[in-house]
Amino acid sequence: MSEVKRPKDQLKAHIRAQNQTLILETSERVFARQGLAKTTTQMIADEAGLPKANVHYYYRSKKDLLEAVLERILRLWLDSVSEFNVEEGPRHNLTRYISEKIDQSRTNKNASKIFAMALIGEESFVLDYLRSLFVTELSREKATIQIWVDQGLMQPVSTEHLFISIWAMTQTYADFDAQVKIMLQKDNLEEIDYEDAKLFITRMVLAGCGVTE
Amino acid sequence: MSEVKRPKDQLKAHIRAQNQTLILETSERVFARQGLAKTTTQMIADEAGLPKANVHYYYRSKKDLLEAVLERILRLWLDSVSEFNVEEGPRHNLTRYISEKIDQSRTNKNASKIFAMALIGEESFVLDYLRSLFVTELSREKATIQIWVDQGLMQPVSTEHLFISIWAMTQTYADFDAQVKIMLQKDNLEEIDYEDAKLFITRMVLAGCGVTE
DNA sequence: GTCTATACCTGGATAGAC
DNA sequence: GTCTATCCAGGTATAGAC
Repeated sequence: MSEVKRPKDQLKAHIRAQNQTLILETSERVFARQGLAKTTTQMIADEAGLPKANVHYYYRSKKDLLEAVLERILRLWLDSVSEFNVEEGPRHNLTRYISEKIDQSRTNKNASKIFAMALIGEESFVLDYLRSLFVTELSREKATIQIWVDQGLMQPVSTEHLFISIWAMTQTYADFDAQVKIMLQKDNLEEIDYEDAKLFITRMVLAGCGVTE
Repeated sequence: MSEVKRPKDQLKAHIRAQNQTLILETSERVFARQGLAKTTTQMIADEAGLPKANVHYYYRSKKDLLEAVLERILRLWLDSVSEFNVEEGPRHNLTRYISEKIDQSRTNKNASKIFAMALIGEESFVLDYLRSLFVTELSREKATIQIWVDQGLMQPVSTEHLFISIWAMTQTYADFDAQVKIMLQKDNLEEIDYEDAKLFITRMVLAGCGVTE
């Protein structure tokens, strides 16, 4: 009722925020490790050092919790990749975009896997999110690429298939890292492997798009 | 005990083979649709028109059943893609390889999804299979590509990253078809979409590898 | 080889004391 | 806000009649 928060309310709000963050971060790890369906609220509670009922206090159902985790991931996802900057031209932009996507795969492997699992399982929450996102985002990228094509800086390409390919190639190093490790015959992926991936993918994309500048 | 099968044994063997096939084909659909963990033996039994106990009679546990499904998929997987033919050169071989992989994604979408789900979940069965496969397969492809490089038909590339990229790009049209549909703003992927994908991916790969012939 | 009935267990979710 | 105890649904797997 009161407009001004009293100390007690602030304390409560603090505890709430702290616990929610703990639960979300723990969930992200467990979901990524165990898979969405195999994960139990008990596992999350144990790993967070909380009783199970406590988890259900903050997130009524497992579905609610998963959606909160997904929302957190998707927001972070967007913030960590730069938008295209027309003036800098295709070479610079595409190179940076690929580099940032690979870095994202590396530093947020769990997030990437959860996203992939939700997508393959066609979780409506994620599909709705993508639908609302793509209409705005993609049309802008499309316009930018058209400008570069008109300027003769690159050849005309299908923006849709270009992005589908870039996402597929960069995310595979996070989502299917088990396969990548087997291919490279390594127990763990290192800095050099990610750099090799960047170089290879960038080379293919730039050559495939006929980027001149 | 007897070396020669009697009619009754043959009949039994027939029934067994027929039921196993029915169960495996049904499982493939259900696993792909519901996800590995969410799928219950009850669902499979219902969709196959069999009592649940019957499913457990042929496949003692759900794990056994999943492994049988995976084995079936992986065998089919290998058979449907041609090996490289040195004499025909890189352009022809890579173009065909990509085309066949896309066709595979299209005609065996369920198989591809199950494989992807097992891989992302790091199912040891699949990892072991890949490990034993890659050592033999990849080294041969690597040798072939080296020959083409020596002949000046293409530039030197990392065979590992090349295959990782091709697999990622082609499989994404099966595994993450929900995302692709949103991107292309279509309710269903058609012939033309797969052909566009083939053209785009082939163009990138050939250009990226500097294929001349 | 088939199928009903059931044992046994695990998981999600909540009531209610603190 | 915390946590113990518990309910109940649904899952795997099998025993045993046919």
